[in-house]
Amino acid sequence: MVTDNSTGERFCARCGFVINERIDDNSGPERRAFSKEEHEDRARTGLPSSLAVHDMGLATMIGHDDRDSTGKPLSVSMKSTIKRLRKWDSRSQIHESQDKNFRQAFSELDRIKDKIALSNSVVEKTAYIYRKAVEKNLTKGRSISGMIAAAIYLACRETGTPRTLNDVACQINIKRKDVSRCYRLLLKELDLTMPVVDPIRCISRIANQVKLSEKVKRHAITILEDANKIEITAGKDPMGLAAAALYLSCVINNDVVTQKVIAKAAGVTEVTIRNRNKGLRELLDIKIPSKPNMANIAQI
DNA sequence: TAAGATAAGAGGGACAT
DNA sequence: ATGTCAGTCTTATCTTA
Repeated sequence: MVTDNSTGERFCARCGFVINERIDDNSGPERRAFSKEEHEDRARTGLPSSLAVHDMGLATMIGHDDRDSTGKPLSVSMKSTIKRLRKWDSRSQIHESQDKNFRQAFSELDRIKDKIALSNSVVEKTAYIYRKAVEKNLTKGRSISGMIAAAIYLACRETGTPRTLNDVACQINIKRKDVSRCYRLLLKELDLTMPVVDPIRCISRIANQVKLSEKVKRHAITILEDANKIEITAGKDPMGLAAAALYLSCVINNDVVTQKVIAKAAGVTEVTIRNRNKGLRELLDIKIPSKPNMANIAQI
């Protein structure tokens, strides 16, 4: 059994069977303590600082009454020192609009992360990317939701978490093309290169959703591996490929699943499955038993 | 009812102007 | 910068088994 903190999935290391898609990341030290020993034991105190909090959880302001920590009035020289510090402290708030931006973006992020089961590492990565984007002034004139959506998608791609543009766009309630535009902008401006999504990773996600057998899943993976070898996968939607491979695998294994069901789980249309299906069959020269019969079942 | 076929349209990359 | 082209995917509709 392996836990993948980057995708938030727990699966069998040998066969890839996904047990549950969402796990809590408990790998960090405990934050609460119930006894004195525990209290002394715990490795950190307070909330962890996070990139996904607008001020990274480190809000400190200099107060306005001129007293020290014990409540005594400050000396005159200290008073003037504090006054100067206070001035700079407030000047640092010229980043207020940026701060507002982060606040809105990260509340959006927080709202979405549960909906599409994002792990903490994806959330942190998203926040990091978003901060970079703001730094580079990429958010000016663009919607915050669009940019945060793009950052989420980017973080998913980077961590190999199989989420589609549509997954993200739907939850944020924004058009797919807007997210994709922002996404490409981020790629370009932040000088990032993204490896193509491995369709094989998509298979477990779809198969899990449709509750397909391990045999079908493994067969679909071998189909995709073959397809990769003869290079017919370039430029195709990885989800579509994965869906088609799964469908093909179902047919071969006499598993009755409709294209519709798989298409829905994969987030592609039936037509796409059919097209990929056709390509896979032709180029891999896969023979389909025309009618399921006992001979076929016996063979398997 | 599921699967296949076909056509129109959208969005984006490559390339030329 | 703008237009065109080939290729992909989606939506919609019709036919076939």
